[in-house]
Amino acid sequence: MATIKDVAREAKVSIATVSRVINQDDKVRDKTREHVLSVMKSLGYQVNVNARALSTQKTATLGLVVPDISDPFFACLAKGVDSIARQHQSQVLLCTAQNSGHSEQQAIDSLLQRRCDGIILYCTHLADSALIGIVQRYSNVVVVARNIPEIAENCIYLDDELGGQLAAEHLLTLGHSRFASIMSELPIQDPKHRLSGFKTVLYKQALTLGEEQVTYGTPDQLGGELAVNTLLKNQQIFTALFVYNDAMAIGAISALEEAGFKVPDDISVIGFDDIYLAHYSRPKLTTLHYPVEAIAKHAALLAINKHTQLDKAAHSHRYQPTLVERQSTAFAPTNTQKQSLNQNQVERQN
Amino acid sequence: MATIKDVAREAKVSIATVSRVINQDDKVRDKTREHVLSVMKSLGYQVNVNARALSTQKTATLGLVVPDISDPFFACLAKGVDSIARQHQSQVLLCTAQNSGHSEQQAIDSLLQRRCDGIILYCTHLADSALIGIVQRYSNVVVVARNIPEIAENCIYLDDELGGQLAAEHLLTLGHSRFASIMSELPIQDPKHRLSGFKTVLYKQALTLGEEQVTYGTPDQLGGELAVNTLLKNQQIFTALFVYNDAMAIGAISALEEAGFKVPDDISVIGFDDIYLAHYSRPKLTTLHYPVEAIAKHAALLAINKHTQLDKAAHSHRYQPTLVERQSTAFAPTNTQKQSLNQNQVERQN
DNA sequence: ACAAAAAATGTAAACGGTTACATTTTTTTT
DNA sequence: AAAAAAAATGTAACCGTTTACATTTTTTGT
Repeated sequence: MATIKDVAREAKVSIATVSRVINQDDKVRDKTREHVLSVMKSLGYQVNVNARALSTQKTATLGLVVPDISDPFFACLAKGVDSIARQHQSQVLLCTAQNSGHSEQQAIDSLLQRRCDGIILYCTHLADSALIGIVQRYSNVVVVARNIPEIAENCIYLDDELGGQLAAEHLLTLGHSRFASIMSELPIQDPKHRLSGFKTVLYKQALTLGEEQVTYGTPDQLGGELAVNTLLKNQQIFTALFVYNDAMAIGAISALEEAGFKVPDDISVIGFDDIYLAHYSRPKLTTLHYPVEAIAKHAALLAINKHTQLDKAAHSHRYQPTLVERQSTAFAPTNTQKQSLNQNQVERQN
Repeated sequence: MATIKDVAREAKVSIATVSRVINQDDKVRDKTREHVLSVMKSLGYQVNVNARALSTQKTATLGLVVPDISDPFFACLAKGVDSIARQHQSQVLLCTAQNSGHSEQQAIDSLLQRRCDGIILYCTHLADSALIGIVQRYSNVVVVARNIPEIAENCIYLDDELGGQLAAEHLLTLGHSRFASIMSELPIQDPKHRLSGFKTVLYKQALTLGEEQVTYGTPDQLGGELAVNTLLKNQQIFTALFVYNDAMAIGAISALEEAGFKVPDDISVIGFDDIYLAHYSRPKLTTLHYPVEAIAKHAALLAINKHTQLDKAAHSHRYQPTLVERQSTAFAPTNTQKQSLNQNQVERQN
């Protein structure tokens, strides 16, 4: 591939002049510029940005670590980061970290080694302590979806507790009184906070959600299906189900219908995230909207130290979920119905 | 950030020795290695791969251009590329090309400038001639989902024509005789090939699909909805609908149900791609499976010139779609039903 | 037409690595 | 214990840019 030297030789000028043409420096005579430009074109010259990065100490690259890019939630995150990247003439370097702390660490190392201008992390396995160490040493790293006090300035996250509260309030408004929940089994804080918010509201109404009414699974469709089956096998009785995310909720609905329940007539299901899946599925999912793209953009700006562009007043580091009512939640079935429902449920176990 | 020089100075050895430690060269005494390693650790040293790339002429980077990463089809593509990348200790540099030829060209330039070891392109706007020029100059570029004879060696694509044929055969088997189709309006070959395959099979049975029975739209849910509405407004009568992709198909089903038709009882709908959406939607979509992850992997291997790893005999550059029967297609309604259906349809227009 | 000022161009030293080759140190052989 | 062989380490050139500074060319003013 042609280098700046090749162009300089061919154009009979110094490499400094070529460099000036590349970088649109105006201290080049028009005639010279045109000549150099034409040589570049004929040689198919493309500047080597790695070499440039060496001398300028800027890579025009934003690093992103996510568990799985084929998960629409993370695809959305990537889209948000990408949009900020292109606004700054940068590209996104994508690392997927196969759900293990080790590969998360590896991914981070490799982004550091590439000297990304900023790094955005969505880690599900790495411990707080590890992230603290990283952020303290490399200040251009931003952690998404975690709230770690020691590095609060570099954390952007959702108020998961509030999400749980909103879900509970919605279901209470619909007259439900028997609940169950399905949460992610991953070792992160989100499920705990969501559940805790949910319980808080229930307790205020003297309602409860016991250990046996909560099941855990992988945060995908299959995890949701299996979790519902566990719930049913344990003869849990409920008319409202709060699920960790939309993918699991869709799985849960599948399994419920398989088991003979109608959603939302017999059982209301509420998801979390509001990925576009929520819209595609039937019934359309009632869920909590997670402003993931906004969070991604904020994180990206913060990572490249351009947060001055943000309206600081308008955006704290904590974002709020909002309830989106669709078709998977409805008024609690009347008592008679509930009776027969429970009957049905018990029968199925025999 | 610490450099190799800092480590060398601190460890009181030459940079060559440090380099050897970094690269696991065995010509270093254990004692020295350990000492250097500990200095690297205490300095938080991370090798600068841009500098390395300069001297080795390898970047351990795979470039990928897609229209939109939040589209699950492309997210899957990215996943396939990523899996090959990690197998080769590489990373994926992701470029999204906002649906314009200009930004596609920009994306490609920027990947060339980063000296990616390989580049995988899914372009929906760039003309064949542009791609030919690029591939001929830069041989590590692979074009996905297009079949351009001049650069056949660098193209990996699906047999779209076959997909159309399989769709038609399936619908014929179910006894349908009145068809319509919704295709993508993008200026690429796929929709043409799919439609052409579909028509071919119909013609063999002396059946037809006229211009007015085909509508075009953006290849997403909304495009599908609008297209169905156009079809209905034009009083088209059909019991089977062949749709460009799954997202459009889901939109189409929405609109059909909105208009009072049952899928698949009144109208069968068949999609294309078999993204996991097809599974989530209700009714689950009958569709043509697009082995996108396999194609992505093949393309990635080809791009980094490791196609020797592939079983050449087993994988030509043309892949075949396969029919996946789910719940959105069924036997054609009987005549009486069809009559009343048409009645219904006509009434709705008044 | 000439000197001075301004503009354009060139030179060379970074940037942070790798690596062929030279040199030094250690180990083995006798 | 000295010489030879092997192993470890160091030196310096190179990868392709950018950029401060030096030099040359062009323009301006008289």
